[in-house]
Amino acid sequence: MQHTNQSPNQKSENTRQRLVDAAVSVVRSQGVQGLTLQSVATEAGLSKGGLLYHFSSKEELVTALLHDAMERVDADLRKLVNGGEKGAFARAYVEYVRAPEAYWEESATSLFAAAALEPGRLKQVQQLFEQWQTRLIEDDELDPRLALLIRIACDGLWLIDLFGLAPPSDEQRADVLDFLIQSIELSATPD
Amino acid sequence: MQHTNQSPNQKSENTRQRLVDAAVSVVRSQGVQGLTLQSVATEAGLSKGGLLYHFSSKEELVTALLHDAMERVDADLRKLVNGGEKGAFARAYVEYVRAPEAYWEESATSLFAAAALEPGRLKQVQQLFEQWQTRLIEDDELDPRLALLIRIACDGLWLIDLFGLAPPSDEQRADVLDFLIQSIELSATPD
DNA sequence: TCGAGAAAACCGTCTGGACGGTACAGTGAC
DNA sequence: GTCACTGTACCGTCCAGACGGTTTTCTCGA
Repeated sequence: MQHTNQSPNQKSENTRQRLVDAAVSVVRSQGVQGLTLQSVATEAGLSKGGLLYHFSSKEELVTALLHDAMERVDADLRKLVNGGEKGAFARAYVEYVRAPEAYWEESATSLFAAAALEPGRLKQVQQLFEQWQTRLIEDDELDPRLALLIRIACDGLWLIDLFGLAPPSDEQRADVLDFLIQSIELSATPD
Repeated sequence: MQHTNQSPNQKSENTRQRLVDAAVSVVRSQGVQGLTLQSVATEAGLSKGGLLYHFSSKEELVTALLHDAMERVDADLRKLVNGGEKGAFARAYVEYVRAPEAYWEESATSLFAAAALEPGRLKQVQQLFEQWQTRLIEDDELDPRLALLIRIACDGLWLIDLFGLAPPSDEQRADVLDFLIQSIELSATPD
């Protein structure tokens, strides 16, 4: 029964993750202003010194926050892609924003926090969005206008959720997403 | 040529506006973190004391920021509505996000700043968005799914711009907006 | 298998600086 | 004399980060 560790730090990784989760939680409950080293440490059940042992600065913490979040989203999106059919990625993109809760609240929150703390930090995220857009428009062989529409509509939806800008009801949300899925089917099916 | 003042304070109003503009400018260049009383005052060419003469607290400033911005957007939207035909408001909503610059960068920035500083402050804005959504869906007599799609797509577009999340090219933007306009025409015309 | 030492993980405190806000005396224009 | 400021001095608070110290865990040789 050999454990799969040659990596030195098992506990360390757990704690790091706990800290990142705590940071997200803090932003959600107290806003970006409330994101202090102390509040994050307390939320994670650590002292401030303990936090700084893992992240040697606040910037490092926020960077990790963003990186973790976006990696998770990218991975989740990949999981949702079924095979290589036409419109597979577009369908995944739509399905990802279907559930009104849980989906990527965390990532949205992280992105928001990072953007608020320093506007220049979003470059990696921008690249990710560019990749997604390219894949939607070029790889999926959909009508490019439809592909872009899907992208901005889905992004609109989760951003609306993030800010709470009068998010549509569950029913409305389901309707409009079904509508998008139907449009993909129509566009992807060779008449 | 009578000037339209019976109000006591002409200069005062100008300066208030200058301060609000300065605040937006600061957020854009330095992020929400950079939004301090001192930086806003300096940007506006005032002393900190001068700022506090007009806005007795930072909270008041941010509230004014948000209020001004959203009022301007609402007014601009009204201007864009042509008559009372079917889909008139939807068309206005689309046209409002057409120009890649200038449109409501300011408002988006203000909204962003307000959201970052204190998440609870967006209630008035939420009401405004609810009104718009209601008007889009109920008053315009469009297919409600289309109306909601237009809403989330347009909101998605300016939010993407705000965060710089790989905004589409001018051409792509024009294409997709034209597409939306066409869809409105189709839905609004009693075939 | 035991124990000693090293490294990792973490605590609590301190400091220097920035920020919001107050108070107030002064200035110039109208 | 009032309005619209300037400028300075100051207070209390908060925060990022540094630092010294402590506990826990791992390592490795005898």
